[in-house]
Amino acid sequence: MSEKELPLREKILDISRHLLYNDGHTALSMRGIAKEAGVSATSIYLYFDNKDHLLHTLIEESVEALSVSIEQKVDANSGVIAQFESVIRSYADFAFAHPEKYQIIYMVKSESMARYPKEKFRRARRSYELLVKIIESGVREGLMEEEDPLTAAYSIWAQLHGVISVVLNQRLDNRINREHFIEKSIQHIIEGFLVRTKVS
Amino acid sequence: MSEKELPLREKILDISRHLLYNDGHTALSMRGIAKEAGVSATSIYLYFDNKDHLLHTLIEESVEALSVSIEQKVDANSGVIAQFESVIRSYADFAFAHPEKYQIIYMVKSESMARYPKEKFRRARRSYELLVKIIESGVREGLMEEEDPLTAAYSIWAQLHGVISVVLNQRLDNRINREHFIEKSIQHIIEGFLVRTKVS
DNA sequence: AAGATTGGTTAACAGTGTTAACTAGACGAA
DNA sequence: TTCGTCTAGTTAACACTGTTAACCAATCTT
Repeated sequence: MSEKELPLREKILDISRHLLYNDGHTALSMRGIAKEAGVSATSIYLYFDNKDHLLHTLIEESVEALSVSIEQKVDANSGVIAQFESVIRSYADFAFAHPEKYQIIYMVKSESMARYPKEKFRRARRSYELLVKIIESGVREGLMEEEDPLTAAYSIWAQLHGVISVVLNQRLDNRINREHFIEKSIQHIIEGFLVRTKVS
Repeated sequence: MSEKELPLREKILDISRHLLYNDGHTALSMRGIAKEAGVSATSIYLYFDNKDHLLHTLIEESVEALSVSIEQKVDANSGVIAQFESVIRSYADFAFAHPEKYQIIYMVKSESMARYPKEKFRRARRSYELLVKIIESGVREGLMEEEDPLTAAYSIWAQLHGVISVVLNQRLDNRINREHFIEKSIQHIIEGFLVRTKVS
């Protein structure tokens, strides 16, 4: 067969990602994935220990993609504020460009995350460290005022995540313009962390 | 029996709320609820059409409690900024005081929410209208600068929700002090919306 | 050619939401 | 007082779920 027969493992991940995004995570069943892949349900267990393991693999994959995307876009040679803004916008851009990947990171809630091995979070942490370093530079240059850059980094991320998830989960009032909401929120988050200089 | 035999419907809601908070929402089963209530699983269907309906009832209940809590605490006679801060802090206070209720509002994700009748959101909207009016007052008094108070209200709420859900879902780095994180984030959200007056 | 490994299969178990059909008791009307 | 109806529950069954155990048919190694 000249068909693009990519290995079953990858095929399962692809299908799962799609089903997850289209039908939600309670609708995701091993049998459903298997049927879509044209294979028996138990075959999935040749590549994944269980459903959790499959989900965790998807999460890891998405975290990796998000991290790479951020790290690629930030230009270490540009100014601190530009870097700061770049990280934040890259994060949001990724979320809206790949909602199925972004959602996966948070879709699977605590029930399943409690079983998620903690050391796997290290990859995600690296992106924080980047943001922390930028904030530290900003503080040194007198552009920001933060006695605790790590807390600040997490606060930024939390606020940003709130904005993104509200949009992606379509919980926005329909009187509100989506793009306007996003832009305003991001601006507020960014400006709120810069030292306030009164410009008429 | 002199036992507090509250009506089965209420008993089911109580038990569901607890199971939901303790074991997560995939672990919530009709049979599990029934066993806890000492009743057969199908009895639940005498009071709720299906599992969705049960969940939606819990959501409605929580939204109502949250709204009442906010509206009670805000003092219409106090200054605009005090009212503004009061709404925000009431929201967060409720979330941390009744995490099982707050979580329910957002725990059930889009899969089930898509089936949630839209008119039921009206109650939730009322709290936004309150915040919108406060912002409008703030703008009139020159304390805030927002060309679109509705968008601003949703932005505030989204950022706040992000902060709260990060804490409640225990996604916070363990090097970070929880209370410090909450306080800093709330301060940032509040101050970010006030007109920037440079005070040395 | 023989043995082991790879990549799948089918059958089965226990648990899920939900429906249909039933039953025991309470209440009102004849 | 008995008949019928309503209420609040029951049991049995269906179609689905994740997962395990046992099996099989190629393919690779020696």
